[in-house]
Amino acid sequence: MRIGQLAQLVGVETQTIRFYEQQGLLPPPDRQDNGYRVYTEKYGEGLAFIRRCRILGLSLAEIHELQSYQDDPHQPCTAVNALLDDHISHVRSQITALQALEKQLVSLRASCNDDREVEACGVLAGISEGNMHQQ
Amino acid sequence: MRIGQLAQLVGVETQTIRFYEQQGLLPPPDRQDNGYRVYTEKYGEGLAFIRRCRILGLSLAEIHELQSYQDDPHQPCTAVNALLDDHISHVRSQITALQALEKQLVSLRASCNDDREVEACGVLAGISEGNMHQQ
DNA sequence: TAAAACTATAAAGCTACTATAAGGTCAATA
DNA sequence: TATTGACCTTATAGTAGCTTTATAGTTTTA
Ligand SMILES: [Zn+2]
Ligand SMILES: [Zn+2]
Ligand SMILES: [Zn+2]
Ligand SMILES: [Zn+2]
Repeated sequence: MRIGQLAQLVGVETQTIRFYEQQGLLPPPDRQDNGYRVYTEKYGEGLAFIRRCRILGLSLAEIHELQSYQDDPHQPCTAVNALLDDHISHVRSQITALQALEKQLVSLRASCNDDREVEACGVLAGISEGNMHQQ
Repeated sequence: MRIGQLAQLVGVETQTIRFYEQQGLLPPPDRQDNGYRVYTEKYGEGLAFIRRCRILGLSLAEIHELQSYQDDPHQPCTAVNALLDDHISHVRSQITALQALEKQLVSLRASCNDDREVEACGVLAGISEGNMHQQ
């Protein structure tokens, strides 16, 4: 299987596969005589794992960490679970921050009812004067 | 006023001010004979405007757009309000996505009660097998 | 046989800065 | 006077996770 087929199979771009390889998240595959990469189907599982981690918002560094745990399967999984707990709390604090931001934006938006000139726009005035009641 | 004082006044780093200038978000200030940048207090208002926009999560491109409206103060403010509406919907969709993600992560986390070996870790198994019931 | 499609590497671009390097300017001090 | 220290200058690289571009070689297809 060549890189294009693997890419299609997993649903990534070929460059992304090369990028992961370069970053050390995927092992260098065998090469044909012409230099083309050759992959087994099993290789695709590793790639799919990375993609699912990315969909879960894990960073490449976190994925790398998970892989290192997989390489040592008889250790207790405390670190794996802790990594996920950390990530969950990252996500939660992002949500909190964005919710506060949304509130601010909505109240700013409420300060203008279209149909004004830019000069008198409540939104621009609100930002300019800094009446951004924080939090 | 030199760049260090302006930076302290507004609460930014000097490099950030130079960066905004380079990006065309701030006009090039006058220079002393020795090449040092000289600022008026009024200049600080423009900088503070940018900072407040950034706190509201606006991109530099969006800020640039707002500035172009400010330069034409007798137009209707429809575009300003539309920009903010767009931004609010960006923020909302980010929140929605993160909330869905959190749910997934929490359910993944629940599939493992520490005290296992990595080999049997519910979290790793969950990611590997792709039982990530996408919402 | 010649074009289309695929592969390779290397390098730049994206966002919004931050950090580093190497050097010039200025006031105060030893 | 020499030097320290704080400030300023520009240019360049680094951050994350790819994507895009450039250039070139290979395979497949028409
Ligand atoms: Zn994380
Ligand atoms: Zn308005
Ligand atoms: Zn936006
Ligand atoms: Zn576990």
